[in-house]
Amino acid sequence: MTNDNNAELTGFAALGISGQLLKATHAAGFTQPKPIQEQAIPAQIEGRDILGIAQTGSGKTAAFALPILSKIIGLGTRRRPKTARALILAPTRELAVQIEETIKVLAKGAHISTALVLGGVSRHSQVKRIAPGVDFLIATPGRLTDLVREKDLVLSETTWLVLDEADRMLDMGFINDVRRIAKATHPARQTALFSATMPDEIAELAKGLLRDPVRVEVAPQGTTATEIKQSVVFARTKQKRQVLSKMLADEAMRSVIVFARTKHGADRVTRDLERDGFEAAVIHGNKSQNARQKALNGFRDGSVRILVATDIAARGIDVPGISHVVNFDLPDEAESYVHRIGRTGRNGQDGVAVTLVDPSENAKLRQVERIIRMKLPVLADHLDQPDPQPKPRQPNGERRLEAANDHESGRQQGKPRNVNAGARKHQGNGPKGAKPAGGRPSGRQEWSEQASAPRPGGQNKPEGAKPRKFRRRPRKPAARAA
DNA sequence: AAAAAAC
Repeated sequence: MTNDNNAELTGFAALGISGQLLKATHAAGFTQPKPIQEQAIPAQIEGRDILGIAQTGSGKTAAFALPILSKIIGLGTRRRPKTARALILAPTRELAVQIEETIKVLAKGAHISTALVLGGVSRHSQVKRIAPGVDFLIATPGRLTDLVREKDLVLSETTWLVLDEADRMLDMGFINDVRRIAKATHPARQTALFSATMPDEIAELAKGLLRDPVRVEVAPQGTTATEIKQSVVFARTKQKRQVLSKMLADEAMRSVIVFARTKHGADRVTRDLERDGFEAAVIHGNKSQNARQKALNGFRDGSVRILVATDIAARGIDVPGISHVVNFDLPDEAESYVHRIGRTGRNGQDGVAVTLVDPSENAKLRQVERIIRMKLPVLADHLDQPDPQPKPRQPNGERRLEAANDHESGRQQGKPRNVNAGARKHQGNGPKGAKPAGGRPSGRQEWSEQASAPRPGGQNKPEGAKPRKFRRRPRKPAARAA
């Protein structure tokens, strides 16, 4: 109702943000609300639940943080020990760190406490931090579950719950943890769920957790930003290193993420790049949290131009100004391609995505092309070259990466020979992606959820817990199916 | 088979 009198208000003020919070929002460079913010902020201020379909970079964090902040700011600093007023759940540690940073910036000048709860770093300091109670808790599911089970954290007072990148939490097998966590929060909570895609499991989860949600959708799934110029380069695995180094010699590649399929592969690419005289940082799940953060910081502040990463960075990592994404390998999940290249071309800036494709990856390439509903133009084809030829002939050599299209015009829909060859080769393959049938990850141990119903068995649950509801596991009748 | 995430 206040807005009726404020028709002249614009920007975030018109969405219901005011006072110090509005000031900090502006100071942080948020002046023009993004579509998702325009839709989600007023609804949440009214108390509505949100079902958001949006990628990172769409402005999600401010979309859920601002309305919660605007309410928490009025609540004063009296908090129950070991509780959190708002809980933000994220799939990866990096994303959690990022979210906390954004919230801190937005909350600047207000007396808002935040805490980060994630694995890989000292548990004790986190326990100490939440001991007096906090306003915002940003967490990954593993450590959060740990703290709740050990009663270092109590969620019953949590009246705001945000699930970020819910589809990814599903992929990572967190869905049951998420359910359990949600169940432990205040029953009258306000909930927002964000997901880049909406598979059935997520729709079902949303149905269980959200009450009459406002549906907010910003970019149709499966589409890639038009500002990203995509292309492929055919090169055999052995040639890729050299091809990559040649590419990186182009100084138009100011800020580059190179994606590898495996952790080992990421390390190898990094080593090769360094051997070729490039400075590169690497990030993957086998690195310590410290090393991961350092790599990311160096890349973000521009001191390192090249970041080599596994799919840990495919989603969620929000580094502005990334000029190029190079897929050294195609991802196993075709969907991942969309997320990877989405690291560039943000905020209306141009981006370039180049994918190196070995003939053995042709099947994956076709999957990707199906998902993005376009055929990727071929920027270069090194497959004709005999294997170990260090100096590739280069008629007009280094063509700008931006000139992604001319090669294609030569081929038009003439299907590059090599693609066909590969396609044939892969045709005989069995039903790919055959999922493990029964699929239910079988709920893990429950924490103290049963606390109200004292377990007759006494202490914990060693092997003795017979009534394991989900424990059937009727050994496969036909084990030969393998 | 890979990646992420709790010790």
